[in-house]
Amino acid sequence: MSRSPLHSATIIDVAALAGVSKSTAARALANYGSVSEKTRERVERAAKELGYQPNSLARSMITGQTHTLGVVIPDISSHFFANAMRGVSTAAREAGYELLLSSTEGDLSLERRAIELLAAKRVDGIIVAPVSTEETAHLERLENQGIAVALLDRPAPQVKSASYVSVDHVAASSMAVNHLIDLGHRHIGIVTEAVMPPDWQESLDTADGTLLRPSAARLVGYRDALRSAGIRYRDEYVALSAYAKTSARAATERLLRQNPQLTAIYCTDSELSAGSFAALQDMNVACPKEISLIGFDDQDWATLVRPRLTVVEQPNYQLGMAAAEEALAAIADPEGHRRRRTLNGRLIVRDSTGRPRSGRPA
Amino acid sequence: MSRSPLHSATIIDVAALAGVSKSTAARALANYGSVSEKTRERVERAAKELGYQPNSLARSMITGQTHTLGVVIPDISSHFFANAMRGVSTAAREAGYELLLSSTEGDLSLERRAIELLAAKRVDGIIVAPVSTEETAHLERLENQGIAVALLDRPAPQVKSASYVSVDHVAASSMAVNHLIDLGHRHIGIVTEAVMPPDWQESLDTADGTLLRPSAARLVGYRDALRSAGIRYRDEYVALSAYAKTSARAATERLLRQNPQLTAIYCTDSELSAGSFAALQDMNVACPKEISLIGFDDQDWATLVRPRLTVVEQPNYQLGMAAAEEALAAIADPEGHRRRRTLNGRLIVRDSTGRPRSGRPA
DNA sequence: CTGAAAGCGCTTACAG
DNA sequence: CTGAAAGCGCTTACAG
Repeated sequence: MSRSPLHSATIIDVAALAGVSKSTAARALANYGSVSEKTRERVERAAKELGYQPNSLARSMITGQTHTLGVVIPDISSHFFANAMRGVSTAAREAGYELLLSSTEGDLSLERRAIELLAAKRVDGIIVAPVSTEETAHLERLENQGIAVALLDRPAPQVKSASYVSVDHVAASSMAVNHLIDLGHRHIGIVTEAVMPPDWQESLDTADGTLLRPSAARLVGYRDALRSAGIRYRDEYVALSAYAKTSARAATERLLRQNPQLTAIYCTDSELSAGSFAALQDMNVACPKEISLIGFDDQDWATLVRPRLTVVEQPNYQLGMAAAEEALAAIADPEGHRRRRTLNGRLIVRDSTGRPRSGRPA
Repeated sequence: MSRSPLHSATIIDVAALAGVSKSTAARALANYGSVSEKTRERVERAAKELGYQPNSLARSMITGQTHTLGVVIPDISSHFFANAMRGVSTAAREAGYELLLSSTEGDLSLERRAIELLAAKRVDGIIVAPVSTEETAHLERLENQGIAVALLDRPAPQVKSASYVSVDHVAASSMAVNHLIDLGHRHIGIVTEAVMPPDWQESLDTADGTLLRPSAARLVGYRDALRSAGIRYRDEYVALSAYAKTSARAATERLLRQNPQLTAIYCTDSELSAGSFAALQDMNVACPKEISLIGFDDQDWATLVRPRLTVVEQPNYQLGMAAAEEALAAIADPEGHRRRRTLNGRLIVRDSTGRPRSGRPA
């Protein structure tokens, strides 16, 4: 009770009160070395009386471990990352790790600063969904500092020692488009954030698609599916949109106006799906009668709207867990091989997709 | 280049390479005290060459500051907290603070453990949305440790020195119910997570409602509004629901079945709103014709569904920012008065509320 | 089982 | 402006 109000008790205070040396007090409190039962009890009583709270900074200084994982993501408020974070959080807690979180707003310089601060705080590992696939020097530097890196959702090929956890976006995307093709659709538009990677022609023929950023990989999956079905890929069916509902809405309206022959639309992202759905409503386009729609990510509203939305579901929570697991594995075994862990998306067919009408009124 | 791979360079290595004492190197690198321009340059060059990364643990040991805020919330994946976190994140970053995040799943013992670990990590302040209003001994203890506390969304009256940031739930709730009353509704049900606090009778007559947990405060606001309008409060119009869509759905169906005279329903939470909306759909109840519905929290889907949902909107992002600001203010001025900061909810009238029908078919 | 010494990587007075 | 010493609160060998 009534001790110095601001400066909390240290191990020395506890030792003094218990009448032992600080080494002994330390052993008793942190459970290492050997201490007699009596001494331990005495020390513990003293600690309780003083309201002793260990200082893990001091401990970390010596052990070189902070039991802390850094998490660097573009936007904590997004559905995907908020859910992934819960997975990260669960896995971390079970392993006895804390989380140091930075939300970077998709800003590369903020990401750099965040990484630097986390390194200064000596986190044991970092889970990052990098803003850029190429600009990753700040991440590569972590290797030399002995900080484990696990990439979440977005690849960074130059960070050699990092594990990478994501959905197989190419396959998930193809699955969605194949569903439309199976229904008989031949004119399928796509609303996406991505620009096609410059080397997409090759990408189509290799498995490298999995090393593209998700949005690009999804676009590749779209092309793959069309190609396999012998359907021509048309640039004019690709509507680029910024990552925002209003933008997706405008992009969708443009897409439909300029391509009256379209009978289906596939959205590569949850945010974009909401925008496209709103566009159909605004334009009074009957769904799925005139236009079939597939969204990405199974959100709350998918079953609340009419028609219920057919979506590609991603295992958000599991992705977060897996990323944390990989980071922890890399911490436990710094020399171990880093892994590429791919989870599967799942198509949930609801009411927003159906057979195409012969023709849609322009 | 080519240094010891795992052990990164310390200030001593830098000093040696630059040919100065470690005190001087430290001054040059951390920008305190005075160093000649020449020396500073030499030290900086050495630091760069060695890839020197400061160790902020060591610094924190001495300064007693970690420039870190702990954040303890029940569920990072919820719409409310995910958005609030973005506000916290922005405010913290602007002040040069990092965030140590714990998601506690609404489990009190996990919250206790999280608080203890944050204290051990010597965070400068903690933002917490406590699981319990009463069981807050672990939070009270933080005061003695000189850790600033800001409460987010949920009060904890016994934590005397803590600031508290939330929406005025009583007023927001009354506003929603008044809207229904103004439309002519007299039989208004409520779907809520809360049990009425034991002393609610008094609560109704005082401003203490603001010290209730949000769900209870919202229930009080509901009663207030009814009472002011001279409408009798009936226990059977209160449907208790667990915090889950399926539970809210079942609760809503029960409520409507057992009370055919109801013409309106008010939901006190975003999760519950989704469940209630789904229930109306399932039961084929025309909204707003047969039942008017008001939801809580303006989510994505509120404008995507039909009818568009009338809601009470909370400023989630701003609540997070305000909580961070309060924590930072308390750190800057430990003796300052703690504040109660109340933000306003806002009623957004859309299409799910209308005039009541004379009678609803049972 | 227990204690004294050294040290983690810095910052903080205090001399020169 | 610069350096040597002490110290933040612990843990880690090393003796006894």
